[in-house]
Amino acid sequence: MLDLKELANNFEEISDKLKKKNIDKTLLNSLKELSLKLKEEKAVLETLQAEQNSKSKLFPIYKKEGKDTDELKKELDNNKDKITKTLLKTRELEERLFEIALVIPNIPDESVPSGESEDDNIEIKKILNKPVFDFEPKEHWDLDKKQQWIDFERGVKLSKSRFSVLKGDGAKLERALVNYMLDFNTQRGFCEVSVPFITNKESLTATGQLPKFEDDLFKIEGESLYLIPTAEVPVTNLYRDEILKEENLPIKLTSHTACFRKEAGSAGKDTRGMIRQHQFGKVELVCISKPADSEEIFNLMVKTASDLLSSLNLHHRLVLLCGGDLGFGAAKTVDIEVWLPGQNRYREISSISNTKDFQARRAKIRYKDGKKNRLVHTLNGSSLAIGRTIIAIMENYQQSDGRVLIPKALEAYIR
RNA sequence: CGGGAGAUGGCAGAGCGGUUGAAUGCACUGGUCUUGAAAACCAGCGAGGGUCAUACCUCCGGGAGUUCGAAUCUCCCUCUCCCGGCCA
Repeated sequence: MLDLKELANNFEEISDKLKKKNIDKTLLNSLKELSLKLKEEKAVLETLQAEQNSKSKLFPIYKKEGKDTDELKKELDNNKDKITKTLLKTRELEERLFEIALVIPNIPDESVPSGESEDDNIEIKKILNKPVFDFEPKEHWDLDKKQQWIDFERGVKLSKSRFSVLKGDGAKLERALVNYMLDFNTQRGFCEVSVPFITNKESLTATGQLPKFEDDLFKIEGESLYLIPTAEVPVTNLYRDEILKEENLPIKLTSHTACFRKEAGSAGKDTRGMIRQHQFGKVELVCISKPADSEEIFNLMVKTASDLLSSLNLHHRLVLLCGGDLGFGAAKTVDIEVWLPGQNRYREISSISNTKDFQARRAKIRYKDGKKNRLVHTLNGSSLAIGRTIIAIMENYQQSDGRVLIPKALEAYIR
């Protein structure tokens, strides 16, 4: 959520910055007007409440003195009506205010390039080299005809399209990757946590998936619970409504979860293969830091995910997202795209974001800075999406006879 | 899913419908004492809003109500704990 005080004070600056995200200035303006109006109305309300409070305290005094309280009571009854009316007004304003405030995205960081779509993203650097093949490399679904790791048909039978089943060495590879990634991250100082795959509305609102993106979530019928679209939701919400000790920051966590997405807006996209599924495994990094440290932590997270790919000897590149391609809560995002020789293109395998205080304000995650409570910065990033890593291994480690080798780093993890 | 108990500040735990945002203990912070530490003693110590700073307002699981006045009374919901059933 935006800092409404900031919005009122630096309206032009903030609305300029939000142009990168195509936010209507009139919407921002109504938000500003509402917050000012609410402040005004609240002042009226509080004056009335103060009067009610102080005069109510006269009752025991009057009684002790044997004075008549009828006049006082009449006055206060009257005042109470006013309070009720004003209270209703402020509540209505508040409701309208939050309705808007909760669907306005984060302000892009200074370093974010302007642009409309992924075509305007900026490649930061390439890491390692593309593998060289003396034959035509195949895509993962072709390779799977020999490997028989992925059972697409039966996944559909069990659930629906965009579900699949891993079996044999495919299933083992998935398990090996999870362990390998968690171990890798633990060695880099991230603490492993295991969290619920179902969270409530409050949690999803705090991290920004709700109210705006309800259509992308699987909801549990009859409950206000949802399947998580990413571990970012439960792991960040671990600290919702908490005031952290300064000396415990930064908090660095890693977690493996299944992720569930309806993929509502991507009909027809990536329908072939295992690139885009309703359920996929992911090992996530989540950090909570003091504002001054978040840029450094961000770079550390990018480095961790990139090194992980390098340790599997997979060529990839880092891409800085432009304003138009930035997610709802992110102030800054670096995507890591792995090279897929079969598809002959780079595909996103990790996305690392600094949301700064955007989620922290919604989630009320603060830390004690001396005497004052200040909002923390929250960051999240994948390291990595498991399914896409399997695809990357298949396509990059394929042999001319259609077999797929296992990366050296994983040998100890597959038995 | 059935029966019972409960929900108060970081934790523990008081709290007759009226100067109670809340006793007390622990923890924590500052000070005195000490070569230093411990102990002892003194002081401070919930959150959000508001203000230059005060005032002031809101919050005792959440919501609705009674009242001039609610942490305290009524109703609904949620959650937790204990007993039983079911079950990884």
